[in-house]
This record gives sequence, C-alpha cells and structure tokens, in this order.
Amino acid sequence: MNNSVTLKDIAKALNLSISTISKSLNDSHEISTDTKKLVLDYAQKHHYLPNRMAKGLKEGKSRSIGVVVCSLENNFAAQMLDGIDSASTDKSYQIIIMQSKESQKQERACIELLYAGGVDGILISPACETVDFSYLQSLQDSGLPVVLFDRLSDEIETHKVGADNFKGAYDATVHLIKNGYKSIAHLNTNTILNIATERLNGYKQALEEYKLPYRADFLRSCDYTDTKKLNADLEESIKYYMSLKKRPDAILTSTDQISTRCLALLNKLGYKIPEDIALIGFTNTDLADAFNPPLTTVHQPAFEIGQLAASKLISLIEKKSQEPEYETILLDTTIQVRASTRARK
Amino acid sequence: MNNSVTLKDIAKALNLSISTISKSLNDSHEISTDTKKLVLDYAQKHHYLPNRMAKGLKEGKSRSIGVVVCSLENNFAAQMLDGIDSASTDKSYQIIIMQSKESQKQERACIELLYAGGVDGILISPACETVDFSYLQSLQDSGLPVVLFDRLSDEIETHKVGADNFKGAYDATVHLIKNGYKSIAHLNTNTILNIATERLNGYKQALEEYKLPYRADFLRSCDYTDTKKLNADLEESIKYYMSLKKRPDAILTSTDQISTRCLALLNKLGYKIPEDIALIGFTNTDLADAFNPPLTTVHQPAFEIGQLAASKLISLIEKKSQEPEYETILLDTTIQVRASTRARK
DNA sequence: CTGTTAGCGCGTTCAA
DNA sequence: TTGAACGCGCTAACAG
Repeated sequence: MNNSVTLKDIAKALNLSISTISKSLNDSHEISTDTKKLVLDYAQKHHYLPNRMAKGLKEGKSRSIGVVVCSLENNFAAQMLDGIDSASTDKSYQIIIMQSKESQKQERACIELLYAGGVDGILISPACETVDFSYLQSLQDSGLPVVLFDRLSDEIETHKVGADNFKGAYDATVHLIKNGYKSIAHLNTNTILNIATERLNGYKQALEEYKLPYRADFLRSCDYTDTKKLNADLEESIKYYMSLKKRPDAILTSTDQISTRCLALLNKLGYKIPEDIALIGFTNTDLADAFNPPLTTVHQPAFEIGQLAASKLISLIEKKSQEPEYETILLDTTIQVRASTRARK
Repeated sequence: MNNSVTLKDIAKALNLSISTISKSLNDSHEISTDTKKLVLDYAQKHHYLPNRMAKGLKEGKSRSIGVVVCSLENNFAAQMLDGIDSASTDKSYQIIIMQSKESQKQERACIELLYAGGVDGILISPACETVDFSYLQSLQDSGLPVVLFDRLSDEIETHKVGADNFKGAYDATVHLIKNGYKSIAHLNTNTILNIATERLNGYKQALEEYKLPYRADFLRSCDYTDTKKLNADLEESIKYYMSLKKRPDAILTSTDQISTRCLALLNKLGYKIPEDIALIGFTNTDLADAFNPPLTTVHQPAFEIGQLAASKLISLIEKKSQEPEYETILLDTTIQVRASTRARK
C-alpha cells in the first residue's frame, strides 16, 4: 500500500484525538464547526484519502462488487461491463472484473477469489460450459447477493437481467419471412445455455405462425468454446446447407461470433448476400455497416442490461433485511435492417 | 463483506490459538506436522479463505493493481486488458479497471480512487485529453509504481510499453507505395498524443525515402473525443480529398475507429476500394476480413503490450529497493494484407 | 463537544 | 511447539 496520510497523522499534527478527526471528516454533528473546518482544511491540503481496506475491514463491507464474464475481449461483454461500471460508479461501488474464458473451472476460481476478496456481491454471466450452480447457490445462501445477467439459468433463484431472446429470434425470423424468404436456416451454439434454446424457440414460433415447416436439417449447432473449432464447424455447416437439394434462402445466426464469421465465410466461399442467401444475426458490433454487405442485426441492449443488473445487485446489497422477491427482467431487442436481408424479388 | 470462516473460528473449533492457526496455514516451521495437518484439513473442509482486506491492511499491500484505460468498449483496450489480466493473474494480483472516457478530469478521479483503494501500483494508458502528468508524477515520487502503456508520454519518467507506431506507419506507407500508390493521404487524430505524431512521422519518413512529396493538404486531423464529431469530421475530410484536383489514390488511417468508420463512409459515398481509393488502417479488429472489401490493417500486439506492461509494473512493485533503470519498450506491428490495398494496375 | 477504548481479521514479535 | 499481545487504519459505543 501507499504511504498516504492517515487519521493518526492528522491527529498528531493537529493535537487532537483520532476519533475527533474521524468524526469531523464524516461530518458528525457532535463536532464544533471550528474544529471541523480545521480538520477538513488540513485533510484537503495533505490529500487525505480514507484507506479503503481499513474501512472495509471495519465495516464488514468493501463497497466493491465482483463481475464474472466470459472474456474482456468479447465486444458484447465489454458493452455490458460499461453499463455495470456506469451504475456502480454512480453508487460509488468499485468493480472487480474476472474472466471465465468459458471454463467452468476457471469461473469457480474467479468466484472464490472474489469471495475471498471481500466483495459485497457478485454479478455473473455464466460460462457456456457451466452446468453446476451449487457453489454460487451456497454463497447466496450464506448471504452474498448474486445477480445473473445476459446468460440466465433456471438452476439458481435470484434476480436475473437479460435480453428477450425469444422475441429477438421471433422478430428476426418474421423480418425474413416478410421480406420474401421462405426457407430459413438457423445456426446456433452447441451450448446448454438458455439463450440458445430461447432463440431456437422464437425461430420455431415464427415459422409456425407463418405456416412454414420446421426442418431439422436447417438447424445446425456449432462448437462455441474454441474459435478455430467454431470456424471449422461454421464452414462445414454452410457447405452442408448449400449442398442440400432444397437449400435455405436465408440464415438466422444466434451469436456475435457466429454472425460475423458466417458473413465472412459466405463471402470467402463466393456466395452473394442476399441474392444467394440472406443473413440476419444477433450481434452488437458497431461495424455492421462496414461489412460486405452491411449486415442486418438483432441488437441487444447490452449497456442497459449491465446497468440494470448492477442496480439490482446494489439494491440487494443495501437492504439485505427484507426477503427479496426475485425477478427476471428481459429487455427488448431491436432489428437493425441493412442490406443483407434486402427484400427478395 | 461475507460471513466466511476466519482464523478465530478455526481456533475456537480446534481449541487452539489464533496465531497457531495462522502459522499452520502459512506453513511455518515452528508448528508440528500433526497440528498443521489438523488445521489444514479443517480449513479445507470449511473453505477457509484469508480475508484480503485484513491481510492487505496488515501487510501494507493489497496485491492489487489499478488499470486506467479510455474505455472498456474500445476493442483495442479490451485486448490489452486481457493481456494485463493474464500477467496479473499469473502472479496472483487482482486488477481493478477504471475508465477515463478520454476525460482528464475523470482520469484524475480514477487515479485517486485507485490510490485510496490501496492498489500496489498503477497501469495507465492516458486519456487523449491529458496534458498534465504532475499528479501521477507526485504519486510515483511518493513511492507508488506507475507504468504507462500504449499511449506513452514524455511528461513522466517510468517504464513505458507500447507499439512501434513510427515503424507501423512507415511500413504501411511503404506497402502502399510498393503496390503502386503514389498520392497517399493520412487521416489522423487531433490529439497531442505521441502515438499520433509518431505515426505521422513514420508516414513522412516513407514518403521521403521514396521521393514522394509531402503534401500538407493530404493530412487531416479529426476530433477524437466524440463519436458523432469524429464521423462528421471524417466525412468532411473524405469529401475534401475527393474534391481535390490532384486527389489521393490511397489513405492511411491512424486509429481503430478512424479506420473502420472511414471504410464505412467510403462505401456510403459510393467509392470503390481500392479502385477509386485504397485504404490501410491501424486497427486490431478481427472482423477486417468481413469488411467490404477486406481491410488491410496495421496490427498492434495489444495482448503482449498489456502483458509486458503488467509484468514490468509487478517487478517494480516487488523490488522497490533498487533505483530502477526505466525503459521504454516498443513492440513490433505487422501489416496484414487484404483486398483494400490490392496492387494498382 | 472531545477523548478513550474496543474490535474488524490478520501476521508477527516475544514469552511460556 | 504453542499462545498472548500488539498494531495495521478505521468507526462506534461510551465516558468525560
């Protein structure tokens, strides 16, 4: 730690007791205006800053919250982190960010570190590998507030904040249908994440409502844990689609990476978008309009998800007394129409 | 804080003294193997984790380092953060990330918060607004290690780790020249950041070596603090270039945002790349091959910059004794050739 | 109004 | 080999 000035130093310098200094700095009513001013001036002048660790130790809380995401490099995660940071800073909480790198084991390590670090609560978007929430559950049972965001799971009961993935996929599929596409494929992840099944269900629901058949061979899952594997899976899937007798005329992709890689691969394989095949994808990249062609996207309110999740966690932290009514909040997605889904003639 | 098991709890449960427990857990030689085993087993079973704040308070250090970047959402920053996280985790340091949002005022607030939080050192990539390094300097003088990364400044003397921007711009310009481009414009930021001038100098150097004239009207600076302003400036610059009697046949762009936005704008304005105008840009996006056309980029070793900067800081933290020889390390950039700079016929 | 005291969880003397 | 006592910087209960 740094050798900053402490209460003791000020006390000595001003010939007052430590507690008088403490009270002055905390603007206690039981201190005279004169001494207060004296202390405050001295503190200001010597750049006094309360030691966070001492305060935390004393008060039994650290005013810090732990955040676990799959990866910092993930643009979507970064947008949510920005929202989390915004809400936390507003309420003067510090955030400690950890990466699970989609590994359940590493995620567990992150949580332990955060717990040991004395965080007042945990915000987590689980690794796609994660199936076991018992550790998190036990922490919660022992009094540590936990809030899930983005990737929600039924395995743990708490506040959850995410996007309305069902509706997003539904809207995307309807958008394609209304633009004249009738054979719509769906590229998803191979994970057991809820967001994957919800998106699949939204897609199915739209097909059903518009009396289009659901074809099992139009649904492909790609390995999400490894980028190389994902690319390989994607390329194989695209080739497979295009080799079908009745091949799809559009694809709905379900994650950031799948959407952008799919577009790049279609280009690489020489297919014209949307003439040969249209594409709409879940992604929050702000580069969609630089793509070839500009990509129609399903945009998720990432910043807001982070912000809301952090607010929920903080309110949980600050009024632990009441038994909370846990709620699941789904924020609306929006379709951003661009050239990759131009109306079919 | 969380109600985890403490040394006291273990002591009570095992009918031993607190210090015996502490020593056992720290594998002190003055404790019998039997008691050690007893304590260790109990600790394991009850998930004992030392309280970070208590330990930090006691030892006068927190094993945490503060990191200040412009924004989490910035993909390039995220890649560096990933590297920082990697190196820090290896040496079991925790990182606390703060965003300056390119504001000097907010940056100052971040640093104060980190300092008060008891970080053992600070890693910072200054906001593009920042001109005054005196506060940082004073912290360093008072014993807090500071390391600069990516955006280096001469205003403070310490370890600095960044990319070789001069060489990157030089290589990029030479690449254009060798592919037949002779009228090369340069779009840069309006900041006083060193990286901006270094890139400009690399560009100039290449022109000079290849006996191409440097034309002042080919150099344009864009406002970097605000996205909307940046877009407007960029569009105006492009239109300006294209209105010139002798218009450029290629552009070298100098930051992530400028590169990608410039490409999108050229497309929007209906120019063919590289037929009407070629484009090469500094950016680390992994989506360059999905662009229209795939963008030739100057790639910076972001992860490695972060990793190295963190290592340097940690070594500074751990052997404060010696007066360190501060060094500036510049890592090599690489040109990733794609269609946007196809050889001119 | 101000000062004394105790204790948050931990590591580290020094005694036993 | 074990334990008692102290202090890191801070707040709060209680005296004066």
